[in-house]
Amino acid sequence: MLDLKYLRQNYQEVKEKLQHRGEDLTDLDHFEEWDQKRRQYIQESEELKARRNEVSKEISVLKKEKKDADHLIKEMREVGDRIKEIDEQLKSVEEKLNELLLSIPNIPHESTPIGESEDDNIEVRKWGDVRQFNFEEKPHWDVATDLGILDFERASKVTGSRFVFYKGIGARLERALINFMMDYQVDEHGYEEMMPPQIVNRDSLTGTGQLPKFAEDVFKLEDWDYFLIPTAEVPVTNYHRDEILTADDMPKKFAAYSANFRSEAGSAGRDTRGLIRQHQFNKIELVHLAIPEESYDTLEELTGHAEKILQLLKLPYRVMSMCTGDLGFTAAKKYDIEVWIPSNNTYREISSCSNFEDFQARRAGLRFRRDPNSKPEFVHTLNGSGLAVGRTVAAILENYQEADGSLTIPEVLRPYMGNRERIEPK
RNA sequence: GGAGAAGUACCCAAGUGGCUGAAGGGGCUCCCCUGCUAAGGGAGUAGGUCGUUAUGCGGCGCGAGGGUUCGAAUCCCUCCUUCUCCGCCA
Repeated sequence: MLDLKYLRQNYQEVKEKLQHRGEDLTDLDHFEEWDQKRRQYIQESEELKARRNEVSKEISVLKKEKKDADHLIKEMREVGDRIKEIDEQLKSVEEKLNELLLSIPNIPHESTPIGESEDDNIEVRKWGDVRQFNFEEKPHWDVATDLGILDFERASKVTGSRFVFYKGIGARLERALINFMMDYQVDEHGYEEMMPPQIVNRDSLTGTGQLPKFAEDVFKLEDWDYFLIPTAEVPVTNYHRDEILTADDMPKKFAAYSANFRSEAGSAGRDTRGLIRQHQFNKIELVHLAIPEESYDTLEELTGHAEKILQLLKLPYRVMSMCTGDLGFTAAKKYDIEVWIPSNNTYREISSCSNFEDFQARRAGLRFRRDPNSKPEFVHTLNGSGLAVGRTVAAILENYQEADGSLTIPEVLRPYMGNRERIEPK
């Protein structure tokens, strides 16, 4: 959410900057009208309320002195009716204004490249050497099925498409990755570990920006105003919602494991096979609450923390800076980390690291005080995957497959896998 | 799920319609006393937000949202949270 006053004072400039995002901004045309009406109603209503407060005191005095106050009471009855009328109009215009503010995307940071689509994203760096196979490499779902460690067919029976069973050593691999990633972020990068609720309410999803605009992307519980989390970003960022932190509390760094649930509305037919696009997947999420002037340094640090996991797993990747047209609703700047997937002959997103500046903080009421006497300011929020576990499994299956159908286990995972070095086909 | 109780400022807490636009404590800040410490004495201690071309004025605020009333922390309704007992349950 943008600041009302900022938007009022920089209306044209904001409008221009948002145009680079390629979003429909026709609602924005109402802003000036509604903003003005709102302030007009507030003024009228408050004048009458001030008058009512004053006269109510007079009435109280008169009554004590046993004097007649009927004419004042009658007048105040009319004033009260008028206040009610104005407040109703005020409420209606505030609702519209609020809805508008909630639907305006964040302003891209000046370092975000301007562009229309993913083709305009810019490669920032590349790490690792892509393996040259001396046999025909298989897609990860074939590797996994031949190893007997993933079962997509039965998951379809039990639930439906885009779900999977991890079996035996496959389940162990997934769990090893979760533990390895979490241990590393906590022990080496100083994150505080969190296990959040995986169901959240409407306010939380509004706080991080999934609602109201992207309701179709999340699963909602029937008969409840509760939703399955699409990412741990939602509960963890909302952890301090409507709080004022002290400077001593800052910055905050949380690492959270959770399952993630996404409806994948609108992506029918894409990545229908394998682990890349599931309705449910595991992820370690890194969340920062940063002091505003530090947040862009934090974004680099956070991205580095995610990259480190891929380096330790020896999986080749590249880092892309998302252009204005591919930025997402809430981010001011975003890096995607993409891992090499041999069967696709390309890099695929495995982590997304964003700085939202104060966009989420304003929605969620996340503030801090620099010192005990200063005014509260909005924090900057950031998050990034460290990493998406299912896609990491896919990358390992493809990059570590051997000609005989076996799989080499990345060295750093072996302590988590009973010191196994490989998985043999059934 | 059933029955009951409670939510007041940093904390505890008084308060059933109008000098409470929130008593009193504790804590915290400052001052006095004091060789130091302790004890004692005094003063201060809503914050936030919104409106207003404003070193000021005003609106809102007692869990949240409605309602009654000239006037609500106080009366009514709905909801949320916490606690106790019972039931059920991993």
